[in-house]
Amino acid sequence: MEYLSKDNKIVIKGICDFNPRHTFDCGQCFRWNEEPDGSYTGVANGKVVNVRFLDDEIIIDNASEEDFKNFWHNYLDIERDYSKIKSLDKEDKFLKDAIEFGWGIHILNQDIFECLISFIISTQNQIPRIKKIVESFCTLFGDEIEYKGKIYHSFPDITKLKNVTLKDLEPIKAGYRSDYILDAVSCILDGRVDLSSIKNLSYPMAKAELMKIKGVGPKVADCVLLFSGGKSEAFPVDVWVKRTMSNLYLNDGAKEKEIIDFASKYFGEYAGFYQQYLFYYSRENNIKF
DNA sequence: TTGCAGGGGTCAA
DNA sequence: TTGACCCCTGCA
Repeated sequence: MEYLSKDNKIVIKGICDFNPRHTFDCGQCFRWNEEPDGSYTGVANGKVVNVRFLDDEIIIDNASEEDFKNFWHNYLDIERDYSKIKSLDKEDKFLKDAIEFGWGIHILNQDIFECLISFIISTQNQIPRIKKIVESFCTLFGDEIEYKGKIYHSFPDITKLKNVTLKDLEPIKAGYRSDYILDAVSCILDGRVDLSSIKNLSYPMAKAELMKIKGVGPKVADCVLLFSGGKSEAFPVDVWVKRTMSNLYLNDGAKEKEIIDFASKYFGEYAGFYQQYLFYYSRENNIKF
């Protein structure tokens, strides 16, 4: 990978497989928004950047070389060779179509606390509303960041939430999920759940650790592990994936465990990546079988 | 205008 | 295994 750094901008060259829309709108993250020119502006790690893909270059605006090396490089999963994942040796038309449709999806390496709270908010909820709730959460508790004359807000550090009550959370209108947010915060602050250990734990251990938190079931845990815990084998089963997997590979009443077991055998160590292609393809095309 | 179903699930009984 | 759950949106 070759890159250039100038005028607070990073230009990464020779990239053929990155698509901002598919990456930022495939449902793995909630704080990126499309600009009229097709680029995406988002907040992560307390910084606001704008990401654009042109020809074979990724252009990150408002990032220093330090920021890039220390954060964005890993966050955007720049180094991974996605062609290997895409060339799964299967005669599987639906999967091939899904992978082709979602070309250029990168699975981001997000902050685990942000990811956890975001996916707790995502339960029984729709993406536009999830984004709205996460945004007002950040507006309430995060720090202001200015970019191109506009004010953005960082995702709050957990220390800022130490004394937060249910009443404080009312304005974000998360409903019954507010209780879960508070449980997550207190579990982490008093050490019952150790987020910093997740990356080093095995996948089953890490999942069990996260599920100690109220409001974190198997689906939310798998999302957190896949999108911020470095567990590419995590296979989140939501209504879309359940429908798709049941109809394509199993049978109508297939249970979640059955689906996960099958996915692990069929897709292997990158099961979660294929989950994302299947989810995005089914949802975007409203394929309900 | 009002009413109702359902949404990238999870909890508790 | 099942109903309830906060709140919003889309659609009759």
